[in-house]
Amino acid sequence: MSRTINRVPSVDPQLARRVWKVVEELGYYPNTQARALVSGKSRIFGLIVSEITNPFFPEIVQSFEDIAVRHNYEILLTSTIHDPKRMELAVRRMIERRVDGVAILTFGMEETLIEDLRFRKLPVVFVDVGPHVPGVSNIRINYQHGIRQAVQHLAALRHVRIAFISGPLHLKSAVARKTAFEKSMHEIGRELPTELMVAGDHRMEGGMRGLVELLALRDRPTAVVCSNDMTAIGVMREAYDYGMIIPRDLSVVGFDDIRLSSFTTPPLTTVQMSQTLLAEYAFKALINEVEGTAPSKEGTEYELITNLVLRGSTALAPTQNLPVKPL
Amino acid sequence: MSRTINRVPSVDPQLARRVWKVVEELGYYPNTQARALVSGKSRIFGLIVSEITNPFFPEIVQSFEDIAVRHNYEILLTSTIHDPKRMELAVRRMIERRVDGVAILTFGMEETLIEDLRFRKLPVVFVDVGPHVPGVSNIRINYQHGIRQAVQHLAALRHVRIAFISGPLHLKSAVARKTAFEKSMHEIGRELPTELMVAGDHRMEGGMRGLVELLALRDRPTAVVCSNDMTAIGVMREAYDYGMIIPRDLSVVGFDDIRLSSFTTPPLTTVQMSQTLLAEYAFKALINEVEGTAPSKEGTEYELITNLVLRGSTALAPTQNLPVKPL
DNA sequence: CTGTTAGCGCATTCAC
DNA sequence: GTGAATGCGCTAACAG
Repeated sequence: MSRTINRVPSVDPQLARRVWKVVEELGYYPNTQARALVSGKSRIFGLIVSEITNPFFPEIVQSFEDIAVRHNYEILLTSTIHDPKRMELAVRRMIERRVDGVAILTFGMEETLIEDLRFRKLPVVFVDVGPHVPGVSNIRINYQHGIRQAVQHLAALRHVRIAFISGPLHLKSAVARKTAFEKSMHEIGRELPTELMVAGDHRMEGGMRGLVELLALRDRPTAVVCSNDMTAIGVMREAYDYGMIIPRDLSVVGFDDIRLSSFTTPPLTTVQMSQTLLAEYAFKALINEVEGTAPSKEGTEYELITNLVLRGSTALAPTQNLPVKPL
Repeated sequence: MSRTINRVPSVDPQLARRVWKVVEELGYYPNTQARALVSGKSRIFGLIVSEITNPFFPEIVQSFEDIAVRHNYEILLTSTIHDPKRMELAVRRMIERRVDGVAILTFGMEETLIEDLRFRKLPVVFVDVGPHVPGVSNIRINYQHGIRQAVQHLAALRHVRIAFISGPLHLKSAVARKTAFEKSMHEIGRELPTELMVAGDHRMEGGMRGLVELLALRDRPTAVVCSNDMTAIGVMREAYDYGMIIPRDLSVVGFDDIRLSSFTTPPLTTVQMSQTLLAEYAFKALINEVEGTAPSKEGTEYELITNLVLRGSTALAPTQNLPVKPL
């Protein structure tokens, strides 16, 4: 019976047919739990994201799931909403469920939890933050590549006062983006007045607040680079309230290139970080560890390149700061 | 040992302490699989959505997960991307994983799959489409309530030619919304020229195409009601390309009230269908069946009211069709 | 109160 | 090539 189900080649076809018939009749479905218990493999991957309501993540989740389905894996999803407690709980629950690996796409992570995972010898894949040790793979994102393009694009459009709205700076990824911006500016000999570096939260609200802050300045920026697309959308939204026309009065650049960015008004010029590739790498990293012949001693390192995609939210710098009527 | 872990009251505190100590030292985590195998309860709920990349769903998923975590449940997520094959596979996999119940938030479902689920006596909860039988609960959405408000709002703003861009009409929910619109129009004695009823796909692309179609009309509409917010966003995007100003040249109403709707330019007037409540009902329905004393003979029926929320995308009808320059 | 044992559903032995 | 026995990690039932 077990042999038939699992298509062991050495079963008599006649017997097999009889078994299958009964299986049909009874509507028998194998019990994956029991199977996992004996095999030691659950065929479940944990997927931890920081905020499923941020449109960046669903696209990753979808890609990841697509691949998982093809490989007969299930996915256990957790959205930590940036809560370390929640993250800890998530890791614990994944371990208890005996997942075969976990992809941690939170762009930031507590050290102690990594320990816990490593201790179980669970394959793990991180973005940006993972340590360089056996069993944990990493997807390193080359922020510099795309952000440099963005900065040079704006410079070419004769923007001088270029602002940056960062993400929450306790996230490594947010810091990395900010640093990449600063570096790119320095590369072309630009100054970075501190008042043009404001803090956001990777959400629309942060973008709105950020722009308000920037517009309160005596000497306003003519362009603003945002740490992610949601921030940029917030900026555009706030600009609308101020009666500003984008890109005429203000150029805006985002980061991530979520699908939505093609559909904003105007469509957003942004730095693309492929969600599909990210998901692919993450899955590949896990499955390599699980099904790979030799458990890689080091965990694989992937690099994800970022690139500017030009759309409609950037234009030549206005020759003078146009007067804008406040809300 | 088992008794200690499970906090059976009758264990000697001293022994308990010793056990816990060892548990700590070994970093022991109970194996949920084995537990599930004997108890017959996996404490996993399946959650099937039609398209996680549609921002409407992540908000539900987040709420559902929040509640699940509180109740110590895990969630197995599947996004079917409207593929019946994929849906069938999802159901099968959920059964194999022995989930304790499944919430099907696809706003549409094949009959045969329902059979399959019922046969296993798995608690199921549907939106809109579920049959009225034991073990399956339903969340019925009152589309009429909110859509009537939308129509009357537009009528009050003196709109006469009001268009409707539907969703994919093989979805019951899309049909229900369309019907609600038609009914609301009839209620106030309005005609519905067929050329003003166009088909979309519940995505931005559909909204864009829909508007193109409508603007090609000899006698253009001054307002358009959309079957969901994504469609409305597409409409606004396309309107921008036509150089139209919303709401001056065209009033737009969405449906769903996803978070993003507050942040579009202009913010979208839309019919709210609470994602939080939807998730709450769905979870409650499942947990009632699982932990309820008497297995309800009928499955619970919930009703979700919809309501118009006024924002910035609607205004008085223009007195004449302004000339608009094409792209 | 606590040590022991059977069995959950399956895959993997080992005999035949 | 196939039936039967063992054990995966755990809880429940049974003795002590």
